Amino acid sequence: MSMMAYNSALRSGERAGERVRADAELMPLMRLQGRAQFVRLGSCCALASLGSGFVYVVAKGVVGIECAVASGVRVITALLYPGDVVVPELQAPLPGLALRSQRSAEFWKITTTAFAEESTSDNQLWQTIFLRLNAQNARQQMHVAAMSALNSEEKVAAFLVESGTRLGIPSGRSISFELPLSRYSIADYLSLNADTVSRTFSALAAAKIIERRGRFHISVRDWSALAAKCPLSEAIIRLHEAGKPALTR
Amino acid sequence: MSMMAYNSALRSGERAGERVRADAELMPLMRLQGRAQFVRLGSCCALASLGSGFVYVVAKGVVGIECAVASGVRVITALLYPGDVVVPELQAPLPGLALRSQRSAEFWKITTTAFAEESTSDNQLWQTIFLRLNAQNARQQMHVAAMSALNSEEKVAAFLVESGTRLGIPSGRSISFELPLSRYSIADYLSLNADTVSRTFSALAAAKIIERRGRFHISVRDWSALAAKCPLSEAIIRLHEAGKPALTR
DNA sequence: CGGGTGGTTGACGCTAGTCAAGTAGCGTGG
DNA sequence: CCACGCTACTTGACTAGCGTCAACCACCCG
Repeated sequence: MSMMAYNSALRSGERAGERVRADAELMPLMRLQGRAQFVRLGSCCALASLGSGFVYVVAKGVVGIECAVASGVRVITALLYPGDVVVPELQAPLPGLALRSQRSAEFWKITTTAFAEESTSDNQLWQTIFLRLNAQNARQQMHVAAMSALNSEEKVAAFLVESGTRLGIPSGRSISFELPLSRYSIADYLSLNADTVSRTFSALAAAKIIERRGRFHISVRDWSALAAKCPLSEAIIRLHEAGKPALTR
Repeated sequence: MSMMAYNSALRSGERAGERVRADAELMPLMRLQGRAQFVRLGSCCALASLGSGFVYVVAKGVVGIECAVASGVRVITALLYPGDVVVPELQAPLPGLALRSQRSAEFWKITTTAFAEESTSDNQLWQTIFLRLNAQNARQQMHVAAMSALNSEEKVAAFLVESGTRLGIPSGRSISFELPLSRYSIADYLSLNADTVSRTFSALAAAKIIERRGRFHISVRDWSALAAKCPLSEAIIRLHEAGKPALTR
């Protein structure tokens, strides 16, 4: 049943490129899918109060882990991509922890016991999960470095480099992709203000480095100029390119 | 041999309280110690170019993972405590990655192959390492939230709450401890300026919340007032109190 | 006891946040 | 299918918090 749901989800995928990638990412985790409940999040939906006793695997889309530090102050501490594993019990005890996707996303929701059964019986799967968690750790580390050392323009460039590396599709001389987050969410992810993010986008557009069509569509016209805007670009590209294919081989 | 070194290291520990704690933290990892090379870092020493092919376990002290984002810009992305495991291959590809301790610290350096042998043959050990890495992940997550949402005063309070929870020893009405980092390193950890950190310390001292004796010694005279300065205090205390004893049971 | 480094403190400037007004994309209903 | 309205986004003017720079101080070493 869940297999059917998964296949139909694949059929409804927006682009062939993305479809194949997500698929490859999930291959080593397929065992888990049979034990999973299928959860679909529409645009801008939150999966709050992550029931403990469950493990979540991202199947499709880009998902933010967010928390509410004070009233009105939201922080997106990390972005999750297909194949990422979330164990609520092992997260930091932050108030209002939730998973949220701006665009649509899909999860597998698995009971902790089923998860433990499958992973202990299959050493390969266990290895995959272990590497996955470490990759998420490395991304957190990168994000701390970016948030600490970069100014607003560099942060926005870092985000575009990350998104472009993950989601970008070459079209002509440009690299195009759909932004996985709204301006406000980008701001929460970069610890900036939405106004500042907007201003920086406008500046990049004025410099002919990016082009905007609609709210979510971005074309990077000059990738090397974008990468040059941020001292961590090289590291980010390595992290996000290496993070994906490492698991499919 | 390494056992003797370890025991003598324990004997030279500064305080009984810390000694016991560190010991308890390391118990589940004892198997690894027999295969380890013992590395001692003096004050303000760096362990750069972490040879790949090795795994490091923190045995004593507090250690920062630092990187150099641009020339002259150093970031400490995380603090490591006894029992924490560092696998250089699984870190983010950041330039100039190194481990540094301000005060003295000790490591076990283990070849990856020996580490794999021990951990695959002992399920208990493997579980411990898995939980350890997850705890480090949760701390990174907390740190992202803190760096994103807090202002300078709140950040410094967060740091003192973290250090106090980890290292603090009640003495009379106060809680005293040695700061594990210099002002400059605290600044790099909190993504602040050393001047700003110093100013904030002075403000807390003027408000009679803390008392300073020497450069590294801190007494928190009013713990609840300190905790009230930062909206994440409760979460930080839970994270750092829970992170430790969970492994000793 | 003196030099040096690390820490403290003040004055000033810049970056990014705040507030407010205006615009445009996108979904809804006619 | 088009018009309308809501909300997200954009953009400008202003402000505040933190970084920068410079001078001074104090701890710690020899």
